[in-house]
Amino acid sequence: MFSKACEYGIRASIFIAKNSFEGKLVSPKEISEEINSPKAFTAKILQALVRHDLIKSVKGAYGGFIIDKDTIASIKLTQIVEAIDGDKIYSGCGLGLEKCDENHPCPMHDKFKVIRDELKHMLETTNLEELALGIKSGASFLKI
Amino acid sequence: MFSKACEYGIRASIFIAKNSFEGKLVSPKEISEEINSPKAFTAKILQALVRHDLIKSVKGAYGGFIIDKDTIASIKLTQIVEAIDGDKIYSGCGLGLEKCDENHPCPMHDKFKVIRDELKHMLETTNLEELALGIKSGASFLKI
DNA sequence: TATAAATAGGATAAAATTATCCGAAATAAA
DNA sequence: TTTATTTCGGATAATTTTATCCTATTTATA
Repeated sequence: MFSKACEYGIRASIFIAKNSFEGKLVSPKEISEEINSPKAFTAKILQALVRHDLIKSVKGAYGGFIIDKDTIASIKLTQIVEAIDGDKIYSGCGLGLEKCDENHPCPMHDKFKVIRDELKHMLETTNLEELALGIKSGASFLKI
Repeated sequence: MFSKACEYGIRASIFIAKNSFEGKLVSPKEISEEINSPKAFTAKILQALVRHDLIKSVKGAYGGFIIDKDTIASIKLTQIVEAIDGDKIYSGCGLGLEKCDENHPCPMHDKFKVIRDELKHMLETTNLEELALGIKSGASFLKI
């Protein structure tokens, strides 16, 4: 459904959010260990999230990544997905047609639309806070 | 959502089904032209569909690909997807965790499950006949 | 100010996916 | 039986995605 880069990006964001509740900066090393992802590749993804203003980086000694405490609840999953995978998950045709819309649909157009709309709605209404709280409470996990 | 191989495989199957209504064999050349896909790569995918008994090949001169007329309506999309992409679309974790189930869920597990169940249901209840009829009637398209 | 620790970012490598090419085997028709 | 046509399948190439490495830059602290 998502690229690996996007999967890592979401997991990393949730881990950062969880630590940001307590104002704790985290490093790519700690992140990749806690979400079980390749460190350098994850670091690249973090850079992209910084450029998209979804997370904040603090350079230099004692630096790391963090999310402003009061924005955690307002960051929707769709923002992370779009920052990494772009909007192809919404705009692309399910059967790969270059041009596919109501006037020139692929044979699956309507059926895909139902599912994609639901996915879109889910990503637009799920925020980082609820996901991070699930991790914090031990109800859900980011690795293995 | 699907790999390109899978997109080509679905489009090709629909085109073959459409021609099979009239008992007409079609070649990879004709298929790739009509669904706008790379010929040799598409031919490989057709081989896989033959091995999975979803389409039939007739070797030698005047040969080609065809689907038994009376099975067209019974071939579900899920069979084509599984033949090409395997079952990862159903079984894999949305966030990429190796192990993710109700006892050890990723933070998105429940939300993904809703959507994936719907996708699964859609693929299990959509058959080649209805899709091919859409093409035949001009209501939908397989290229551009 | 010097040092150590941390992110930024370019260069490169490895792996997976997508795509092409060509000869072998099969088969219908002349 | 010969020929032309077509699928089969192995080898290879191109592209994209994933992953690693190394140096420059930044910055808090001693």
